[in-house]
This record gives sequence, C-alpha cells and structure tokens, in this order.
Amino acid sequence: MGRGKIEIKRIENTTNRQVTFSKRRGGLLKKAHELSVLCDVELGLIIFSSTGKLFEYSTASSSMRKIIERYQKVSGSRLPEFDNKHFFCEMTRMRNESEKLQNNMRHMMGEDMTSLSVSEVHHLEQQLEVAVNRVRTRKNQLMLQQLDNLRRKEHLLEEQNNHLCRLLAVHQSAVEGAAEPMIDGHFGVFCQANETRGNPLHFTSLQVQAICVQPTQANLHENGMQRSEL
Amino acid sequence: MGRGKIEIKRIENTTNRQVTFSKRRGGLLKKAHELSVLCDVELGLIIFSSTGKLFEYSTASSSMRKIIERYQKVSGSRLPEFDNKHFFCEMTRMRNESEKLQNNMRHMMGEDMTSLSVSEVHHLEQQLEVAVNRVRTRKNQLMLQQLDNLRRKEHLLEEQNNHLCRLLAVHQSAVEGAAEPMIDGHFGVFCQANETRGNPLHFTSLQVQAICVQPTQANLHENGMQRSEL
DNA sequence: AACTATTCATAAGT
DNA sequence: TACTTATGAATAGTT
Repeated sequence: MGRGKIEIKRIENTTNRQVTFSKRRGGLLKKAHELSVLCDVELGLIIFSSTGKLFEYSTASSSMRKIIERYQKVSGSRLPEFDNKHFFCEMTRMRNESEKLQNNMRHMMGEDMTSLSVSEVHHLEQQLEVAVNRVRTRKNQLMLQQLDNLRRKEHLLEEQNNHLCRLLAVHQSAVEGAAEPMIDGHFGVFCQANETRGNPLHFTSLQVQAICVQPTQANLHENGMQRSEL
Repeated sequence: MGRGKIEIKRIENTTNRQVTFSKRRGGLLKKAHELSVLCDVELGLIIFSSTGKLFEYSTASSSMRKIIERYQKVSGSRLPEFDNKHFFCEMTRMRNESEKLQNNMRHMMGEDMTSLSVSEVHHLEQQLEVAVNRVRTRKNQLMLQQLDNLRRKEHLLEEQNNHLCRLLAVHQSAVEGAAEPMIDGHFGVFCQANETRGNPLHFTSLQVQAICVQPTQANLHENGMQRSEL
C-alpha cells in the first residue's frame, strides 16, 4: 500500500519490476495523453519493455512518424530525410545519364539505330572512322614498341652470351694451362657442356633466365607487353 | 486547490494551459525517468510545446536517436534507414557502372587507350570495323528510303499536276465557249499564268503545297526524313 | 514561484 | 492477473 518513499533505482525483483512496469507504463501513457489533450501539445512516447515489446503513445492529430520527423528537423539530426531526397535526385540523374551512355554505346556498336536520323547516322559513321583510325594508329605504335623491345632484348642477350663465352674460354684455358682444380665446379661443367658444340649462342632460354638478364626497362612494362596473344 | 475531477479536454484559458503544461510536463518527464530507471526499460519521450519548443527525455543508456532507430525498425516504418543503405549501394553500383561505360565509350572514340593491351586494342579495332559497317549499311538503307520516298512523291505530284491541268483545260474551254464569268477568279488567273508556258509541271513548290498534296505515308515519317542535311 | 486542498498513482497485500 | 487500500505524489486553483 504505497508506504514509504520510493527510491528511484532499478527494482531487482523481476516479478515486482514487471508488475511495476505494467502499472507505471499505464500511468505514463495516461499522463502523456492527458498532457497532450489538456495543453494541446504535440507529443510522442516510445517505450520498449525489457522483452523488446513496443508501447507507444502519440498525439492523436499526428502520428509518431510525424513527430519523429519534426524531432529530427528541430534537433538537427534531420540527415535522413535530407539525404533521402538528395539521394533520390542524384539517383534519377545518374539513371538518366547511364541510360544515355548506354544508348550512345549501342549506337557506337552499330546497334539499335532506328532512332537515328540520316544525318545522325552519318555523324556516327564519321566518328567511327576517326576512332578506327586512332585505334589502328595505337595498335601500330604498340606493335612497333613490342618489336623494338624484342630486338633490344635479343641484342642484350647476344651480348651477354658473347661475354659469357669469352669468360668461359678464359676459364678453360686457365684450367687446361695450369692443370689446377677449378674455383667454381658448377660453372665449369655448365660451360663445358655448351662449349662442346662450339657455338656461344646455344644457351637455352631457361639457362638465360638463370643468368638473370636485366635489359633497360624503357618500354618493357608498357601495358600488354606481357601478353603474346594477337 | 485541485477540487473536482479534471476533465480531459483542452484548457481554453491560455495562461492556465501554459501553467498546466509546465507543471504536467515536469511530472511526465519525471515519471518517464522513474519508469526507465525502476524497470530498466528503454524509453523516449518527445514533447513540442505549442510555441514549438522541444522537450525530450530518453533513457540514459541510449540516446533519442537510437530509440528512434529501434522504433523504426520494430514498427515497420524502417524505410528511411533501409532506403538509405539501399540507395547508397545502388548509387555506388551505378557510379561504377557509369564510370565503366564512360571508359568504354572513350575507348570506342579512340581516346585514352593507354590502359589497353595490344590484344584489347586489336579487339577494339575489330569492334569498330563491325560497327562502321553496320552504320554504313544503315545509312545506305536510310538514303535509299529517302530516294524512294522522293520518287514516289514526285510521281504523285505529277499526277496531281496533270489532273489539275485537265480540269483547267475543261474550265477554260467552258468559259471561252459560253463567254460567261468564271466561278473562281483566282483559280482562273493561276491556271492561265501557268498554261501560257504549255507545261503542266510548272507549279512552284509553294503552289504545290497550297494544293495540299497527300501522298501515301508509308515511309515518310521514318526518322530523319524531315531533314535534308547530309 | 509557493501553498494547499484535492485527486491521482501506485506499492504492497490479497 | 485483477482487486484493494494505504500512502505518497501530482497538481488545479489560489496567493
């Protein structure tokens, strides 16, 4: 029977807490309603029970939705509404732009030209001619670069090859002349195997890679240089 | 001093209403706080005074923002948040798509090809060749249609012309034979002026239009037919 | 804003 | 869960 002042502190007894919640919730909703009516005031009350159940009251004349919107406007966190409108405009703009682009693209592919006038088709033809010329020029340029690079690489490899062969010859003559054990056995075997053929250019590509050729890198990393298609 | 039950009805006296608002508002906020603490419950209260001033209470552990978000999620009007995310994804997707399209477009125009490999450039060249052929085919088709249409129109105009001249001849002989005034003076003058040359095809284009030629409309409204450029 | 009579809310008990 | 009741809280009307 409501004896003693109530302390405002979480009620630890679960049952009591739930009973009190039920009672006070009703009271709060009732008081909210009374305030709203008596003072002609816009008001919204949201309560989540600990079990997640939602209780709400909002002034009859305006839904909770409206109150929240007004709250967001006033409290400065009106971002969502603003963003929505902004996004929507931007979306529409982009959609149109994209559609236009896709249309242009299709025209550039020579598709779907029924909507084009003779003069437009003519203009398109001219554009395509310009484009095809540019593309051919670029292709040519790239292929010439590839050729040039390959030639340079070939040249470098030849030089390395010659150098290695000279080294080898010196080594061998040293070995034969002094009849002493070699400092680098591996290298000796490797060179002997090749020298038997009497041609310094007979390194296989694998062997060349092992020697770590490093030509000038000028155009070697130009796009597409790694690919041998075409 | 609080005598008599209060009726829940708008207080008409402004002063009383404002005083009551002040008092009850405090009470409501207090009770909201008590409920929130005692029952360990998430709660939000928004009050707008009639002058537009905002009063609010929300559970200490969670801001009003959070409560509103939770409310929107639970009450099903979660549109804003959802839409925002959805919009944002869609935006990003479209932005990427647009960028890709623009890139492709530039490639199709033969611009900015530094990012393309030799094989890609080759593919592009082939695409453009196909496209330019299609466009030429379409242009040819349109121009042949135009030609055809013009020939048909010419034929129709000739027929009309012949018909009109025959009519004219009949009129004139009637006038000369009966020596009576003409029914249509204008037409008489017009035809005389032309007949002096002895050629029924000497209507000027303006005059032809005035006669209101209506050829079959088969291909006349085909796109681009109105334009005489090219 | 302070006071006070009165109504109201509600904690605890049933 | 609902009713009861004693008590303190809220508040309408007044100062």
